[in-house]
Amino acid sequence: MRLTKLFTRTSKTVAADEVSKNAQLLIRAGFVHKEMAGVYAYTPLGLKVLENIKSIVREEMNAVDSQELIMTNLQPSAIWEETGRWDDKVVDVWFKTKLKDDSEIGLAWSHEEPIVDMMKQYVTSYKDLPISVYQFQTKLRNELRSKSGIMRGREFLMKDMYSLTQDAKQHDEYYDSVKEAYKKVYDRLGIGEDTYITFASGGAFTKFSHEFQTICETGEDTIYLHRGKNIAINEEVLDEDSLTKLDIKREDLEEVKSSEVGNIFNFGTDKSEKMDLTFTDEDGNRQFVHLGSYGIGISRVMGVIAEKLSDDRGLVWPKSVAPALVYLIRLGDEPEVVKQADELYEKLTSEGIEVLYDDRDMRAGEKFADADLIGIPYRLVISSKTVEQGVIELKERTSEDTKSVQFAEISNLLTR
RNA sequence: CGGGGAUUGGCGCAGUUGGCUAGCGCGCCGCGUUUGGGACGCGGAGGUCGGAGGUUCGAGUCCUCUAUCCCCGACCA
Repeated sequence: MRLTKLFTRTSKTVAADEVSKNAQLLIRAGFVHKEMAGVYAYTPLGLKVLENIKSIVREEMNAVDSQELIMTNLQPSAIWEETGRWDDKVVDVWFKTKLKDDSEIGLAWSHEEPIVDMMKQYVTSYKDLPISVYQFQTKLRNELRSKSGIMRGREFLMKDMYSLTQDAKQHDEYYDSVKEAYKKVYDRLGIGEDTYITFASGGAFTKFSHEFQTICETGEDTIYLHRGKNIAINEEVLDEDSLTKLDIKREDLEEVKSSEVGNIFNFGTDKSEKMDLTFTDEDGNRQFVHLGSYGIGISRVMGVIAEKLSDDRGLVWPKSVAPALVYLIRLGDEPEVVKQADELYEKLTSEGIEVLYDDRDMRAGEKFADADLIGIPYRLVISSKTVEQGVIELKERTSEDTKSVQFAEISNLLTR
């Protein structure tokens, strides 16, 4: 992408009341546009990041044999009445509206009930199970107060996955495989180091559910880390009973702020019983399906990455999610400089390397500042100086060192 | 939903105890000088001050209502 074509621009300032670092940086660098409180549009650079995160999640979910689908945003009230969750007193984040015939419908804040309802049509035999499905969907939640930039919005992108299994054993096997898949996801997203499996409240069927919490100052959760065991406990379930169950001593725990970037949950047969989702087992008996639910807040993860990996000059995207791998700066407009920069842009692009090409008529300082702010992993510079020396200047966003490299070897140096 | 703060060109802000054609920075347009870490000069364009009502000779400044945004709290992926 040539920056002369990109409609967004960077800004030196941001509204004083926009306090969260992720929103400040993402707005300044032109990744998101705030539409209203808790509602953000994703401009081309931001969308690219979102898509890259999705790709990683998609690969890992496919790897545990889940099938991608997409559910609807408009939901009938009836299926939520079956579980008692249509009531605003039970679920306080509902957005509801009406069809022209006055019937009430809901806007998707979750897809648990719709998935179960839909699956009733497809699941009849034990031979059908296990099944796992997932989607990337925009969730709409009428939060009383949204905050922290894109980390807690009224509209946000979520990957939600649901597993249907025959029994507790089959469920547990699948659940464990997802747990491993999630670890891979966070590793690949560059936040694995600081992301902990966290024991949280589990509902009716298990004492615990598991959250994936990333240490982050802007986070809304407080967790207690056990570095030795590499796990954490959410403060909501921190009591003597839990400590005993997990065989942990209170004095070994370290309190940190964190953001919940994922959640895996065992519903047991609770929802299936309420909604009558059954299958026939080998002996011809009707059984309730075991259900698991697995979420990853895609847009929140983007916010967490922006928060955690940025520095005082701007964003620092990991290569796996960066909107481009290379930020190519052309300094000056001498014919030979333009020619070489254009050629390099074409070459890299044709090799499938994504390049943000700063072909704007601006001063060096502004270009360098923008490169830092936008946070692309590699920065290449072509100027009259480099042309003279027959080299290209290469610098990584995370490093202060620049080095001169040859045109021919450039592709090999840019590793994803 | 409780408490606090805010709303003035595209963006960020200032605007005294009400007073004349509402300022500044960034950005934008034009010309020129510059050109490796957000240059400089000159000349321009662009706002009726969130909305409605009121007080007043006169309202961005005061009053009432209302909308929206932000922060803290309660609640949540």
